[in-house]
Amino acid sequence: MGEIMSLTDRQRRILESIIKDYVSTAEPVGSRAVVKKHGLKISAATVRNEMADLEEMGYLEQPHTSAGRIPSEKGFRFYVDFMMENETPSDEQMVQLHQALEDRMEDWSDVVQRVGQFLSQVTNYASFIIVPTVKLSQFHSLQIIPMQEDQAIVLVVTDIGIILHRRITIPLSMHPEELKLIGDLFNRALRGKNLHEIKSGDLMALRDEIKTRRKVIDEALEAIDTLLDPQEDRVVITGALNIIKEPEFKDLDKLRRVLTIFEEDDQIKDIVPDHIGEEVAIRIGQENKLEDIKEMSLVFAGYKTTGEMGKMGVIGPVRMEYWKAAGTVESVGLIIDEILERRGLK
Amino acid sequence: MGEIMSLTDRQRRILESIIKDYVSTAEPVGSRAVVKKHGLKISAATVRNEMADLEEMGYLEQPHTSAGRIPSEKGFRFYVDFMMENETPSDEQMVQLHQALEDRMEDWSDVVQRVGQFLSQVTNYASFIIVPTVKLSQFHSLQIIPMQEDQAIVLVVTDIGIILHRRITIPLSMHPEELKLIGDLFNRALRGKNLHEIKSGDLMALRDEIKTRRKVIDEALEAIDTLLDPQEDRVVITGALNIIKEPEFKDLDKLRRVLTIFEEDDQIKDIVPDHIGEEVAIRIGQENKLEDIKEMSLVFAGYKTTGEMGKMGVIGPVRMEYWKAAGTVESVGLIIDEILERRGLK
DNA sequence: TTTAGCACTCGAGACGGGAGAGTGCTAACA
DNA sequence: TGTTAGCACTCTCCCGTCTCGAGTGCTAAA
Repeated sequence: MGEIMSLTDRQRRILESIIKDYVSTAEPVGSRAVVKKHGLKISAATVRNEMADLEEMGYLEQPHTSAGRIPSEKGFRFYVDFMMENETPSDEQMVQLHQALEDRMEDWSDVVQRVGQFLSQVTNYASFIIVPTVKLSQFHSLQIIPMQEDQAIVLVVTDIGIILHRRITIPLSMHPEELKLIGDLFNRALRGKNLHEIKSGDLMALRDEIKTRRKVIDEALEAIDTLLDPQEDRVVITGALNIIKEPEFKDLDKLRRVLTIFEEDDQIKDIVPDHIGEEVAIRIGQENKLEDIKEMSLVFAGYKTTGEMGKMGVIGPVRMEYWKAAGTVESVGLIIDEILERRGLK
Repeated sequence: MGEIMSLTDRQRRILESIIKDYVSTAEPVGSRAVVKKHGLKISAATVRNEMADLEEMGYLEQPHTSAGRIPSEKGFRFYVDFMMENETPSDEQMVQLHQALEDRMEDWSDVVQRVGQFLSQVTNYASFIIVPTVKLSQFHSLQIIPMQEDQAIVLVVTDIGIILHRRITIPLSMHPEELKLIGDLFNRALRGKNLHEIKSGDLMALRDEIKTRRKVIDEALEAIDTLLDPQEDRVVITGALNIIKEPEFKDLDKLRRVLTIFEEDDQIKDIVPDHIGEEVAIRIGQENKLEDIKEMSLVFAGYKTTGEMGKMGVIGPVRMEYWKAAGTVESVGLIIDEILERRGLK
């Protein structure tokens, strides 16, 4: 890591200039362009020398002899680690997001949807949000609501207000009062238990304990059982089509390869590292483990909900506006925390 | 409509041959190809004459002088109307779908997801399903479930077992029994009412009628009110990326234009005609009203749920396997009916 | 150490010619 | 009269060649 010192101030400025230019134009940057755009008081020839040095050190690359230079992944990494300042969304954008969320606070999946849209619209890259299933919340109460004829609904409420429901069949003869009694039975037995504890043992115990009205109880038990089945984490992907704007994917095959990543939710789950913190992290190109996205970059962060860790971020080309992506992910992280806080889900 | 008779049997066979060939290869079809593939016992020269006639009548087009012919939209229309036989999915495919749905029957949004996947996977085009909001179902019952401290959940159950919920704040002092009383009050007042009726008048009447415990009732009323807010129809799009396989979209700009249709759910709603029946309908290219999809074709059908009409279908290039698309949409329609029937939602 | 000058390299795009596929037309044939 | 073989014609696609220009690396002077 002595590398930090190994770049002179001038070299850093040149590197930055090339990165900014290349990110916005997607074209190799020549020595003339560097002096022009970045009003340095040195000549093109000097820049050329520095650029040759930077290339030798691995921070720049040359697509072919007579082209300008483009930043290497190592160059981006250096910039991200030691030079970059996050660019947070504008105030208007933040206000807009807050407003969009204000009405819809109640519906969590709607919130996720909108946050995803925000991420992808502000950054112009594809965004993903992985919502973990609530495994560890507590059982709060259960109700059995009779419907027409032989139908009833089993409702399980968790302590944080999540509601799971499933319909069951009951004997035609059964009286609502009886259902209520059975519900109370469950409530007494299960209140305050962890949902996964319930799944593992208590249901069976309960079944043995109660001998009457076996059929309804069996059905209710089975309903609860399936309700507690480990569900897949939900993945919401937004703005996947943003990447077709990027010139690096003008090649249709490449484009197709990348887009198929977004078709399968599971792929996204595999792409993001398992154990992550709440601070923004960046994976550039080859740094990614999976072959499929070695030509893409990832900017992501975790967010804490009930026990589990959620993940969200953006996926874009290596030639990415990391500063904006990182700033946006950072801001969104704060907002998510705020929302969860307000709903008492932390 | 005298047109039906105006094509000789041989001309029809040639038209069909060209359509089949063109749909699978995306290349103009020459006279030689027609004789070869479709083992007719006539010579290429004869076919050429017939093709010239078919072109004059508008069923075929020639991209340029020295190329083969491709079917015009009128040609496709003729084929679809008077010659086509639907090709339903294979038995294995149907069995697979049934199995995939078997476990997940309970979760409607999961069912929709899987059906959409089926549509797009079998046809290899993009699929859409528009799920109407349930406006007209009846109020069944309401429960107020106390949570920790000053929180409670208002639960509205409709007669077809749809559950809407929302959290409200209650006075700390309030006793669960009291909540139950309030709940019963609502139940007596509202049971059997149409939800949109409730929205329009009964809530206000109820509010006046009850003078005690005003705050909770107000909150509950407001919760119900927002729950009954007209929600947007839900749109599920699957397999949008299928279209990047189609050679007609090798042009990036064209591709982008088409893909953006799928980004906005509202666009899809506008694309599909408002009043449709349960039988499969087809819109070919220019027949579509909206500019954006005049280079695409639509194969769709309606399905009846509670009162409202849902819509689903596939979107693909004009050069589409209409027979397969129509057969698949048809089969899926039957399956949806079956599911809704079984859930008592018809 | 920096800069100006200059020959060199390489890709992008224009140009042109040849091959091939498919046609329309004409004349012979059943 | 409908069908077929033959043939000249047309147009696209592909491939090689050429030129242009941007950008470089190197050398020599400041």
